[in-house]
Amino acid sequence: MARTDRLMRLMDLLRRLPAPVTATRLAEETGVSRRQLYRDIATLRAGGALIDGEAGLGYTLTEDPALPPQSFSRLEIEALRLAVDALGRIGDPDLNSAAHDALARIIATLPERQSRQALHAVMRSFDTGPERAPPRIDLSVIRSACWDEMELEIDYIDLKGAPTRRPIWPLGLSYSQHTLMLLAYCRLRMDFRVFHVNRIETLRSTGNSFRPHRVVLVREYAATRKAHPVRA
Amino acid sequence: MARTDRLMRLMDLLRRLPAPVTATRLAEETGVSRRQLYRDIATLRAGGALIDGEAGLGYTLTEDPALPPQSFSRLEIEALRLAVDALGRIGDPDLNSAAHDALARIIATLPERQSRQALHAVMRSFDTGPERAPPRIDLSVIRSACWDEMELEIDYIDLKGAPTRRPIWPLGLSYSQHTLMLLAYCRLRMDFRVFHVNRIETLRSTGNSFRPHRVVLVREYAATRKAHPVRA
DNA sequence: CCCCCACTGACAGAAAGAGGCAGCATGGCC
DNA sequence: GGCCATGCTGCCTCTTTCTGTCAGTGGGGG
Repeated sequence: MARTDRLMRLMDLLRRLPAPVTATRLAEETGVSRRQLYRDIATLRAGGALIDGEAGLGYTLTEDPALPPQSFSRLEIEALRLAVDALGRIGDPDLNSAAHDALARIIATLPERQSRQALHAVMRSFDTGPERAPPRIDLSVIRSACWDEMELEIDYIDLKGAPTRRPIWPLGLSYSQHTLMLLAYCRLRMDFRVFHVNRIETLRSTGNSFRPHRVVLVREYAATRKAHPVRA
Repeated sequence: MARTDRLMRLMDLLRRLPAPVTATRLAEETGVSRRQLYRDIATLRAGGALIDGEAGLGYTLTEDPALPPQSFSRLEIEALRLAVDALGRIGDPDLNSAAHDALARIIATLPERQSRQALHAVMRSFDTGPERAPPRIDLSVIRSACWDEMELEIDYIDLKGAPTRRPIWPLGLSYSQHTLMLLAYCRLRMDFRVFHVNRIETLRSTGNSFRPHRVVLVREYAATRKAHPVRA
């Protein structure tokens, strides 16, 4: 990795030395011929660095002022934008606004140049399908239970219309375009079940943690549903 | 910089794919022989990456905690995850892998506790609708033209089946679940048009920039399509 | 025991890197 | 205008590195 290393040092030199710096000087510092230095500069430019070279003067690096905590490619930015857009069709309002907030924060940390590029993305997805009825119960309770690995007790109307009360270990919400479902381990049936959220009448936390069982739960679920692998 | 680039992709893959990942898989993904993959892993390790390799299982990446922290709420992380998932149903492969890479990088920079929480999100969206046929032409050319505000010349089969050749100013791709469309200003018709990407026979850049006209273009488009406002 | 897999060494061909030289274009200075 | 310093490019060569193939070792799990 001698080359990559040298390129790093070259960037450091451009930052450290007072601009403009001549190619000769940089070539000496990096221990390379002038010809090669021109090639290295070209490489850095290809990588996105803004290096201004002026005949008779030297090189000037214009650094991105708020250097990004993480850099994303243009394609990645557009992909995230579109993804958040697509989410709008299946997510609930909480989720949607969270996604937009997060994306806005990501874009805000980008350097000005990339930020402008993000604005250029005019693309969006249409397909405003049928609106899904908003869930009657508070999704945030379910989410918290999933995150904190806490047992829930629910009153549920099963597909036959019969009401049951059962303790469950919630694993995660499953969003589909038409129904919102809760994947959980049902302690009443001693097996994995998928509950329609809209059929949950009431729910409350029992205060019991199922953390010790979670790992084996996920593993079992993955084993039984290899066709639908659990994203880890 | 093919090598450095490949190493970057390798890191992304290690972040994105569920651990442990076998060398064979990584070799395929990076388009390199197994022997070379072992060498690449060695390079990353020499560079400080913590990659655990276990015989019979595969590789597991344990992220470097010395990364700039950028905090997101739990809900935001889940929202982004789901958004990227939802994108899988409408985006093309390039876009999808970009979204996954970006998300993996975001999660990688989270503090360990949040990172674990992100893994807890088992939720995903189903609704595997009908697969859209992959576009015959290279989308990256279109994307580049949109970003760089460069004119394109396309051979297009219009809805009546008549072939036309026209110069256009591409504004952005529009993803919908069933068709992929290109929004552009058509210089032949002197108006905005939405082209079905699958009806574009050939395309090439004319080398002309339409940057000076872009701002007014977007403004006009917004004015004429108030019902479908252009995301700025 | 077997299979899968991480890992290492050796070797040869392929690819990239790097230096040297010549030449062009541009901006500043006398 | 003449001169010089400097950025930039093309071409040729040599060297270095990279990479695939082949072979072999050892660990883990069924």
